[in-house]
Amino acid sequence: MEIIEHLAVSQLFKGLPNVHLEGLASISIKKSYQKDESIFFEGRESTGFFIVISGRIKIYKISPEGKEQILHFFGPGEPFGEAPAFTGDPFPAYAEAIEDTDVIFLPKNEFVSLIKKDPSLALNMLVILSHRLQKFTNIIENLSLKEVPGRLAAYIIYSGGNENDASEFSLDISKGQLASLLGTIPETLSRILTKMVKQGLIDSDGRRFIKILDRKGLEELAEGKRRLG
Amino acid sequence: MEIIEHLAVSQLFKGLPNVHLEGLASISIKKSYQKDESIFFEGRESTGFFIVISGRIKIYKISPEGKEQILHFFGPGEPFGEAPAFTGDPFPAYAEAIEDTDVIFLPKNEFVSLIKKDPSLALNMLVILSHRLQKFTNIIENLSLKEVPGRLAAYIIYSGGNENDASEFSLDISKGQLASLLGTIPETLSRILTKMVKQGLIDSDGRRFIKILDRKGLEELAEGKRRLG
DNA sequence: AGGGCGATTTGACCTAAGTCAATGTTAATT
DNA sequence: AATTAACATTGACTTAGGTCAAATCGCCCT
Repeated sequence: MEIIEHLAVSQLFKGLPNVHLEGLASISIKKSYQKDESIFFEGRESTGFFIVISGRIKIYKISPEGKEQILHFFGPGEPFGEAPAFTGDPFPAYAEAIEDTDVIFLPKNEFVSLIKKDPSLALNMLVILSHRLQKFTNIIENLSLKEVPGRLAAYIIYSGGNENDASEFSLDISKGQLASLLGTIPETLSRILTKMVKQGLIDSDGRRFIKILDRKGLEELAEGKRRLG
Repeated sequence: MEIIEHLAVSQLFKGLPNVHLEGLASISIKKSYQKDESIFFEGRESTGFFIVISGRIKIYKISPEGKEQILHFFGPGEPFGEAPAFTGDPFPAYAEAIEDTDVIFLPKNEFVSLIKKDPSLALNMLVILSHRLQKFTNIIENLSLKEVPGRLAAYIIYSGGNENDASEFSLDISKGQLASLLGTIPETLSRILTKMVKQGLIDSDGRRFIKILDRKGLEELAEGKRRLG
């Protein structure tokens, strides 16, 4: 598949006329990363940004003690690392492939030139960045205003989709990664999952399968209106 | 002072040619809020966004138990509430004047039409949104990877400016607000300030005056390389 | 000066969640 | 099937920081 086709189906550039896509394709570089390979480092100068073609990556920070806080997972069609391209600041976090992953790399200077020539390229970008901001607002709320059971409940409800009472799903990340996404550690996550099962809120096979048994209970937990004993 | 002059010196629109400023001014509405008055509510439909002319406002979330997490303070020239104008989502947080404040209100639909006609308006916006994202990344890092003394140390260093060893300054917000900004409560903040003074990291008059005595020590605290006993 | 009110501080206490260490489990490889 | 390594769970313990309640301080008013 050609780069231009990947661009055409990306979040950022879908719907753009062909002239624009061609311009973008002409500055695009395809790169591949293996599972667990680093894509960029916190503090490193940004030279451009990325769009996932296939595979998945995570964006995360690390404390001096080694605790990891995951900020995002991104998959096919999603851009990442765009903000530093506009602020000129260094990357504020790490990026790493969590599967074998192909990406398109868009060099910052060339991209900024394009966008200045054709500012309409900026419109989708505004929407994407705005969505990211909304998402961060949520993360901050969760971290500072909810306890871990509440965060987990919110995650489960979100992952289970908004259907009726009996939705089930499979985690698409390891429990360790989930713990990091929720701003906690695997031990704590494990204990809370156990409690949720005991209280009949969810069912689980001890691995990645989770079935929501009591959606209302989870919602109360997520809203801080209930505790997990 | 005319609205157009305020627009011309705002972060978002400074440097724009007069034609654009006039277009913006023609859709702008001036509004005034008293200290402690609400500007918008979480969950409320966004009908537009704001630029501070004078005074100051805060953006914050509230937990069911009433704990408040401040996300931003904004002052003259700074825009707020822009993201929902592009995502179409409701406001994700509350906004409230912390002083008597004048703002410019830009109705969403009119603004989006303008920006579509003249996408070059979008460029500054990209930069602003990108900066906000970077800032949120920091907040998340602080909340999940640093303890409260580390967050406070980071705040003090930042507020003290990057000068030599002996900088002093005055908090521009109350300690209660500072606690909320740091994701904690006034009692905890108070205890930590006391400890910092006792350990010779800072000096304080018990009110808003703070003098940095040991910048290196504060930095170590902020980086998690030192604890506060 | 004295009253009053909010903001701040201090103390005693409690609890969520982290640490450390041991034990199970699962999956991957030979 | 046996071996290993990564992942996950469990238990005992510690601790940062929150809660609640009681001073205390600072400041604005008469």
